[in-house]
Amino acid sequence: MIQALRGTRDILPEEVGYWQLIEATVREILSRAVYQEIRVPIFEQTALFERGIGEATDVVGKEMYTFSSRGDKSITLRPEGTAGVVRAYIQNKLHAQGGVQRLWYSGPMFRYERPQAGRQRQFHQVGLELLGCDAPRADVEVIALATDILRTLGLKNLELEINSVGNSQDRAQYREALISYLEPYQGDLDPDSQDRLTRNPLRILDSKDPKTQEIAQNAPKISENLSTESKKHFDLVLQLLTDLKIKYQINHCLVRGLDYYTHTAFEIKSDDLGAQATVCGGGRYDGLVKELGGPETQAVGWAIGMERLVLLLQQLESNLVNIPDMYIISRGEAAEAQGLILAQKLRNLGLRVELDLSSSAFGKQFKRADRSGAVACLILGDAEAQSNTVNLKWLASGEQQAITQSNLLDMVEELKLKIASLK
RNA sequence: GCGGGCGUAGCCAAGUGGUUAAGGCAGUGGUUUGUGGUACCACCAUUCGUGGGUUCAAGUCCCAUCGUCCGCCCCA
Repeated sequence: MIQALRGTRDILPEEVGYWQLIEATVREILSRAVYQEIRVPIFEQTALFERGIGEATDVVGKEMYTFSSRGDKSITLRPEGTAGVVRAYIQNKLHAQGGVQRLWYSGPMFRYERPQAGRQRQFHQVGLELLGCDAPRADVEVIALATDILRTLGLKNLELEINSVGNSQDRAQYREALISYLEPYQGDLDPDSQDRLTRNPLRILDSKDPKTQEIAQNAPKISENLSTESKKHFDLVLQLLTDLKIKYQINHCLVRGLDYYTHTAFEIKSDDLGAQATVCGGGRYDGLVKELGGPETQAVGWAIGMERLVLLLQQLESNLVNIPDMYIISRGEAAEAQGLILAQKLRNLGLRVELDLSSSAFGKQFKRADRSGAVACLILGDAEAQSNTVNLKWLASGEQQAITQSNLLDMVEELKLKIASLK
């Protein structure tokens, strides 16, 4: 048997309701903030990600699905959404429309990693980018929308962690300071961190190795090494979060894995996800648009991991499967035809209607009507077919009445109310 | 890429070298050929992820492989 590739999976009907709930919530909340959806390709030239995300990052260094297409172009399945959106922003000259662009996207992303709970090779993100604004209010708008979405979905026990990594000069200076602090301890660091000492020293800070953590504890903190301008930005972001009553935790060690972040970096985490605790991650990326060949443009954004959100939602909500309002059972040639017609008419009037296609004994069909979860049931046999009537039965009470088919259609609004009250 | 656990039906499982692979849920048929939710009965794995090997004998032991889960790493 041919099975799905490692790290990919099918989203089956019993799960898909959670996805639809998330998608509808995201769409609603973001459209209220006047964000526009953008759809970009899921593969791009490899160079886009190498330049955008950074050659030294793990994502680019070892996790990309890269292949060459017919001809010689190197192509990569997108490992994240921002680079592609920024490419589209530049290529389509969205910046020329002036002002701010508020965009959102969703879709599959690909990273070649060892799968575990909450981590796949093909996974899905919904993300948002606010381009063309450097105000701290933009950072906070974006964070507030993320927390709105998660709160509206009913999630609790989430923690917002935030940090500032400063502008590029701040980072360069801090990098030097960090290296000179860490160098004397080089031999005591875990092997991965030793490796990163020159390549990507900021990442050493959130190592989980106990000894490295101990050393990192007393390392200079980036938030204490910011320029006055960067510090002002960060302080204002924190102030505005407080004004909006959004709780946060400053995490001095929070350094995100993609190179393009500047100033604000944040993650929203949950304790209920095991090792892959981050549901939403994002931050400001003031240099990326220019780096990719566009005009100097400041921007902020985030991405939410759909699979992780679904995992959290499944712990809360149950039974999001599609259940019919009404189940139609019929037997006999004429009755079966009428049942089909009635099903279509009722559906067009807004009811969820499941039609039993079996032609089996009424007893069997009733049994299935029960199992379907429907509130009401329509019965059509030879007698009804002849008189153009139908028996309407309420499955919980057993109460049943004969009415003409045209009367049934006339009273649909009344039926909807009764069905809603019995659900 | 590294370390560890697991893999028996659609789902949950018993089984720890001796030959008819328990049980439950779900499903299908019947008791009940126009009235269900209960009850009872029957059916539902030539086979234990896959491929090799050891043995008189393998779901059970060994090797490989695939998948999955938990960590590391990384991130959504």
